[in-house]
Amino acid sequence: MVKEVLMTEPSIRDTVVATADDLFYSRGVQAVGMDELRTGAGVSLKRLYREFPSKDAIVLAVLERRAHSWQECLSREVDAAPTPREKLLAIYDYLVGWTGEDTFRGCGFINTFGELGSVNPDVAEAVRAHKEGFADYVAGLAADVGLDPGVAPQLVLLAEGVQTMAAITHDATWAATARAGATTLIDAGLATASSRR
Amino acid sequence: MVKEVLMTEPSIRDTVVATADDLFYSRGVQAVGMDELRTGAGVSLKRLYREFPSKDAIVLAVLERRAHSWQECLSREVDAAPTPREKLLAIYDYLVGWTGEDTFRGCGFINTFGELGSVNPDVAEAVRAHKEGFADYVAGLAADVGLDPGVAPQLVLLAEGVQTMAAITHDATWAATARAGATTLIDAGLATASSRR
DNA sequence: TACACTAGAGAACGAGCGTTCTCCCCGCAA
DNA sequence: TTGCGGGGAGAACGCTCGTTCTCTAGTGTA
Repeated sequence: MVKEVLMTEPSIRDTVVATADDLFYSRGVQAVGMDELRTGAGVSLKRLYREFPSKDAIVLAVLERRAHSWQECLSREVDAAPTPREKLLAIYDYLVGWTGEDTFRGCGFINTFGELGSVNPDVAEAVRAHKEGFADYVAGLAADVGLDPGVAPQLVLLAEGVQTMAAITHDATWAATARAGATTLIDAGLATASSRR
Repeated sequence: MVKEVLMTEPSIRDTVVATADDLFYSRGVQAVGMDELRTGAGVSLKRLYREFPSKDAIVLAVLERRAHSWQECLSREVDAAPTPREKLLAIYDYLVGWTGEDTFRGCGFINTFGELGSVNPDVAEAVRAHKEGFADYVAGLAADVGLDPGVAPQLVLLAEGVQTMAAITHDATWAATARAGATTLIDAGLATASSRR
């Protein structure tokens, strides 16, 4: 019986967070009311407020979940690439796929930051942590290729720019543009790295 | 007397839009109420609603004003650069200055898009128009240098990435990173362009 | 002076939000 | 069968927002 509680309790949490993620991502946090979230998740309002103390807490849980799933999806694509150089480029292959999806509406972190970042410090911090995590991840991959450390943040900027421009212009070709730019930067970086050796 | 009306009337509009721009940019659109805007602009609510039919209309006016001022500030920096190549790099010099300002809180268009883009098609369109205008501007500058047309959108991505990352991480060095990346992309583009000639 | 008109200040209104409360039903023990 | 505890559904509450309305004071004119 205790075991059952332990098994169902997190599942409700997950349902709520997953539903909230979908709703918040597609329409924005403030455009989605608790009532709609309750209906979408099929949970009573009472239950909802027993799982989370407030809507803000749900927003943070959504960001945490999204950070995990983003990193997981990205790693899957990167890990599948054979060489360090291709692993680095796999980031942009992932972006090609993601920005091409019908449901793509930009980076959820950037959107939430624009909506709540200036008014909710916890949100701002969660977004910052995610973006710095991504930058560190790219830096690690870049180091594996033997790239000059200064190139990695440039690759990050290309990836971030894609998410913004693809969302705003509804144009899925930006990711391919980023991949081409990244290729140039990587090759140039490798050339200078080897010439310095 | 008629002349006086013609001179004061637009000034009230400008005051309202300028005030709204400041408030919306620093705290977000939905976090600023009409009452606060009214107080900030020193205008009666009645007058405010005679100038603008709704808050949405003010948001659009703010975006339009911001598009003009952005293009103006950017052009000033670009025009001051002596050579086409330096004009292109002046974009990033401008970003260095802007992202270093205390009041910098990211790109107002990206923020507003994240907040209202999915719920207000007019906002989404205004943001799209601005970003495509910027992309066209960069493409023009790149063409003046004799760059391959494929490089210009890569330069755009670097510029967009800067605005996102500088805002989120509160780190003003991203603009210099973008400038360095842009230099690499431009030089590589010029090399292939001349080798193809 | 008296009157018509305008404009400003802010009260008022209706809607919608996040959050809480109440009622009712169901399952279970005695 | 009867009392009881808990959970679900949604009504209710307090607040805030965008928008409108009302009241009042001031101004120009006959």
